[in-house]
Amino acid sequence: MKENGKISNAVIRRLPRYRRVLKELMKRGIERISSNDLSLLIGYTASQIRQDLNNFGGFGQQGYGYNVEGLYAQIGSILGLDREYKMAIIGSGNLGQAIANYTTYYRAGFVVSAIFDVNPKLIGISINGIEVLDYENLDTFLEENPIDIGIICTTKSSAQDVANRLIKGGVKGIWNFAPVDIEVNDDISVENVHLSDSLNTLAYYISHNQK
Amino acid sequence: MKENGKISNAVIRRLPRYRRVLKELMKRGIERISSNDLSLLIGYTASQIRQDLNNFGGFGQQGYGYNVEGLYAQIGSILGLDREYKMAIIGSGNLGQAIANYTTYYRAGFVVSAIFDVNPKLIGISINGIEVLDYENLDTFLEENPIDIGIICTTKSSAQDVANRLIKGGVKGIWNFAPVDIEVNDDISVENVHLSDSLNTLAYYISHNQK
DNA sequence: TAGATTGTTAATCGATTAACAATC
DNA sequence: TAGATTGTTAATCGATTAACAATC
Repeated sequence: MKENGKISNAVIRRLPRYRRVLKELMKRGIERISSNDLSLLIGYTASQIRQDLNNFGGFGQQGYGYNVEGLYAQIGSILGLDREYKMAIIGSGNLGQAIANYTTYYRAGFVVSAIFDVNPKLIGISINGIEVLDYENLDTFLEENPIDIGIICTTKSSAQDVANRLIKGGVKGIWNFAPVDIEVNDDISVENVHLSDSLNTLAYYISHNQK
Repeated sequence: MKENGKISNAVIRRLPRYRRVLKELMKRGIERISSNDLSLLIGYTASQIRQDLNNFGGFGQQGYGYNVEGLYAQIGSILGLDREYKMAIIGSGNLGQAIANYTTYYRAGFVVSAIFDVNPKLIGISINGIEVLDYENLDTFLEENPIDIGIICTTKSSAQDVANRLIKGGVKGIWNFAPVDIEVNDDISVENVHLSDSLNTLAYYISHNQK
């Protein structure tokens, strides 16, 4: 196990994928798996798998491999998934609505507590059982209802302002869907989902006939 | 300029970001920029910026820097954005609908030609002016209407089957929003948007108080 | 016990950064 | 021309892979 500080981002980003594959194995009733067999399923080398996992502790057993259910739980715990995250969505357009529906459906533990918008036509409507509130009231809402994650589904022009207000209101992480790179202090985590960047990358590989 | 083959994925993924920042500079009426000044804006080192760009050619000029508009155009061209991509969305749930609206709004050049679903309640409705078609008819549709990009917005259980049918129908790239890793041949490009993985990663950084 | 497979150290590979000569 | 800044080579850093002793 790696005793010193920081684990690289590359490792962290592989963890959810390990977890997904392990879940699949659980469904199939598989109890144990070796790094070699897991490598075949997931496409990382067996060496990398062992290296990755040993950043967090020795979860395997020589001669046996890894216990699927145990490892699944361990990775969940490493990712911080054994607690609840309260989330607020800012922007109730198509994307905001999709996420309001999506996350509650797919992800126990991530709870959408509120949705905000500036558009009077949207304020008051209900999405997935959650009423859309007036963005004007965000500050007071956050004071009374601590939120862990702010989800930015606004235009790029307002994204930074929204981020600032969310952070002032005590949000710890930002899931940003606006096509800008948001500036935050070191104590705030930002995860960007830049859909247009993703599509551009796909265009590159298509037009260069590569994978 | 790098004369031999393949450019690393890390470089490609930085290109859309360069392009976004350059667009911003254009809006502000800025004509030229040095790698040093760009570094300050974008957060990559000046060295990396020059290194990245020189994979594709010498776009700068000594003593001057880079011409903003020229470089913006060059990067667009490298990414393959000076042509049109016809896209079909499979799955007209919340996410499919959001993307149908989103992409046409944000991205000229990426045209949603069709949306498919299996749900009789959704077949026939119109999203952003595009009628939802019966998934049964996907094969014949693709024969008559060549599509470049298939967008998978289905559940994970059907994602691989959908991918196979899209590829059989001649699609060159897949934009996958289902939370599975799709298997394809080397001549097909896949770009995954794993929203739940992204949210899990954010949870990690929040619960470890890191950026 | 013998065989399997981990945990971990060492070797390799690739990506980022630094340095500087070339040149506008 | 002198100053600025690139393009590019060399140095460094980090991440991946290989190897193998430890051990279940």
